[in-house]
Amino acid sequence: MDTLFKEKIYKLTRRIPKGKVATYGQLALLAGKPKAARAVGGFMRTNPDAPRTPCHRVVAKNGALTGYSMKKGIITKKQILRAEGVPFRGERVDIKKALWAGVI
DNA sequence: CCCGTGACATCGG
DNA sequence: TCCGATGCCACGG
Repeated sequence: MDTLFKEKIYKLTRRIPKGKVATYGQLALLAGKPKAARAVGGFMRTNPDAPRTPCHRVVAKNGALTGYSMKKGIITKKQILRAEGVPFRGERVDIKKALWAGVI
């Protein structure tokens, strides 16, 4: 069911270890819908699980920090990730090194 | 039930 | 590297 899909996304997001990040597409893939990356972003946006789900550890595949409440929130998101030890390359996350291994 | 929207991903220039 | 266009999906009104 799609509801399950949504729930998987939240669960996966919670499993992302500190200092690492996952991409929307990756979460969608792990949840069983490789092409639902867009929908994943939608879940974070409506995100009823705000405190439980570290959506700040979810970034675009190219490492760009998108969303997080508002455009202003991007700044906060960046600060948090940097504080967690996520390598940055300019305004984007060094996805190459910070990408979560996935299922452990 | 149909339509519009959006925190994505990918390709081409 | 940056910009624009296209495809995919689930949600809410």
